Amino acid sequence: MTIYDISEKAGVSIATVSRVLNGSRNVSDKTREKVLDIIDRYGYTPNAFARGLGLNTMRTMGIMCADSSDPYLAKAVYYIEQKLRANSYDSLLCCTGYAPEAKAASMNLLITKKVDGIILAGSNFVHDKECENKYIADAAAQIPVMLLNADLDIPNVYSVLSDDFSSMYEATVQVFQSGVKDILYFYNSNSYSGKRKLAGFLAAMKEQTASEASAMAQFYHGSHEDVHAMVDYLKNLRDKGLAFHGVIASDDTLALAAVKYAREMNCRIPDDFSVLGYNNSVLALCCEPELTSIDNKLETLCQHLVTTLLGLLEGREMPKKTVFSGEIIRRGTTR
Amino acid sequence: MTIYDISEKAGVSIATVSRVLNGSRNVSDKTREKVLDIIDRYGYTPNAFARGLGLNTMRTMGIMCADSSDPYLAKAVYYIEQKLRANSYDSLLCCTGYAPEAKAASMNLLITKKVDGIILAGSNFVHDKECENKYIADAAAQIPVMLLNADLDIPNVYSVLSDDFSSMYEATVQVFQSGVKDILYFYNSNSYSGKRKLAGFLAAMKEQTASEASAMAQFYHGSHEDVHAMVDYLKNLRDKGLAFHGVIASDDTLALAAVKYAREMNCRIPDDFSVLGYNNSVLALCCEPELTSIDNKLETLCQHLVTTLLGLLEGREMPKKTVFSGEIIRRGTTR
DNA sequence: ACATGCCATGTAAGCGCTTACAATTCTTAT
DNA sequence: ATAAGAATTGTAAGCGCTTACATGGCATGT
Repeated sequence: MTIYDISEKAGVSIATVSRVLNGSRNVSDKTREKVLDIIDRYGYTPNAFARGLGLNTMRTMGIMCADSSDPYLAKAVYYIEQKLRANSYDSLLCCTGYAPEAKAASMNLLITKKVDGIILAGSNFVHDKECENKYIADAAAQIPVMLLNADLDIPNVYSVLSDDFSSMYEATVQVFQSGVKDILYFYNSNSYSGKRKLAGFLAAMKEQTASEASAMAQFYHGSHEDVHAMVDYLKNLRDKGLAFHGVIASDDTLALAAVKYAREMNCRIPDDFSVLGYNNSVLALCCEPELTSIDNKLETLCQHLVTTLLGLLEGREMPKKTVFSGEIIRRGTTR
Repeated sequence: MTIYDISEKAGVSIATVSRVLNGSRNVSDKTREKVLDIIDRYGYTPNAFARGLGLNTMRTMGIMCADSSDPYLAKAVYYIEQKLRANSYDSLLCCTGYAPEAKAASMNLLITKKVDGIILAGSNFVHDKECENKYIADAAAQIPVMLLNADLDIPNVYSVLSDDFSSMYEATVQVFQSGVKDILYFYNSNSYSGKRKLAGFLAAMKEQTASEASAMAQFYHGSHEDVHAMVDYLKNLRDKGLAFHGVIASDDTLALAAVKYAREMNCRIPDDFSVLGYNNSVLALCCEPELTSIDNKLETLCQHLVTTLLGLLEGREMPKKTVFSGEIIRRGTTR
């Protein structure tokens, strides 16, 4: 069933059918109804490929993320997909993993598939060296690129992010002033937002202790799912003589491991040991006591991101960078 | 840059360029090289829409799920996407929510977009009444439809699922025989696989206690994220006089709530109170003690599902239904 | 009654590719 | 050397749609 069949049955030209389909104003009400009637009598659906070829779009957006099963990214993907769908865009999902090479390839793949825009969900897509971000610049030269939780000074690349520095700064000050002086910062990402968080922690500690505390920032290099390995890592630190009575984590997963660690060490939380997480994910409610965590307003970020992207596609001027501030959700793991 | 430009620069016809692009054997090595050389010198990429129009496929699969941020579904989507990508298929993600009306609409949307096949991730897509599954039958009449964790006797609908009945039966027997006689079955889904699990529990209990235990199966109707509400629900049951010293949950989220409940009641786990979850998700490692949970081999299921789908598209005969058995992962919440 | 202009419709030329079929060139066996 | 057949290449007809432009009908103002 093609547009020709419909035009024939309705006794009009294919141009008229096409006009009806595309909501053109230049069709008399009578013809429109006649065509519409035939269309749903015969159950016709336009061929998306032909349509795409003619219009040069299939209203599809590319969403890239390292791992859509990571709780935080899963949420991001979900919010973005919903918001896009509400604007009748479909989402082509592309999980790249964390290897840099794969990212450029995936990006090209999406462009090849002719998506209307690309969303990079997660700050791990931007790197330090400019040359490593070339793949983003290349893509942005062709279609709009949106960054979630990262920032990059490249034309046609737009960002929506939370103010990780301030959130982490603020949180650190609070924990410190609650009496926990030896705070371990536990993080697993050197991504853009990972760095901002770390900087926030360090700035606060420097200010509070009037000394460099960088030794207290420990990088965890491992799967975000292997909680046992994280706990072992913390034990190991302790065995090596690093003293800490509180952990601020760059992520709820790590924070949970810290809670587990404290429990295994027989520390009472929050009396003897404080833990603070980041992202305020479901995980925060899953431990005992519940996790104090920084909520970075993911849903708002995602909605804003999509709004910006759609605006861009409509040719409107949009803010190149939008920053939202986070919020500390106090629960049982801090005092 | 189109195929015409390339053909001109290479001094061959567009047919030859197309043949090179599609790996046709009927091209001399010399011409192939010449064309390939021009192609990457000028950086040409075929137009996907035109290609789609000609080939009637864009190598895209539709993945539908109620909520891709649900930990279990997120994993499923991830595994499926990865396996598809490894076979150079892209994934169009479509989160439908749990409302039945939305499902049919989303399905049509995907078909309209000309996906090569549709994957329904999660058993909530199949309903009791045959008429409610009509939307699946309609879709299946057009393209192959794969069901994850569900089963439906409709032509052109293929299923890959885990043996939920047996897993739950087995688990229930184990918990019962460990000495917990008054087990509460806590579930939140009447989906296909939800029913199978419940049946497994009931069958085991009937056998063990030689009496109907249906009163001990309690349905929780609420968000999978609102842990507090779940705990309250359990407290409420207890206040109403329902005695239970163990909970078997249809899902790790519910199981976590049970752990929380037990803790608030000051029951020691597993001595005074046993909990068993389902899905063996990350959550299982997040509580204290860690959750005994049924692993239903999601990755295997997903890989098999994609293999089947791809086989179908290649016109091969494939098993209409594949069942894998689960495994009980014993951890600290059962004795 | 007639020119003016607008609105509705039709015609036909793409969009960029695939592929059946025709044409040409190259092998190989005789 | 030559005919038959295989391998390579070209020609052109779609695939199903959008849309610029052309055409014709009708209302309006004079």
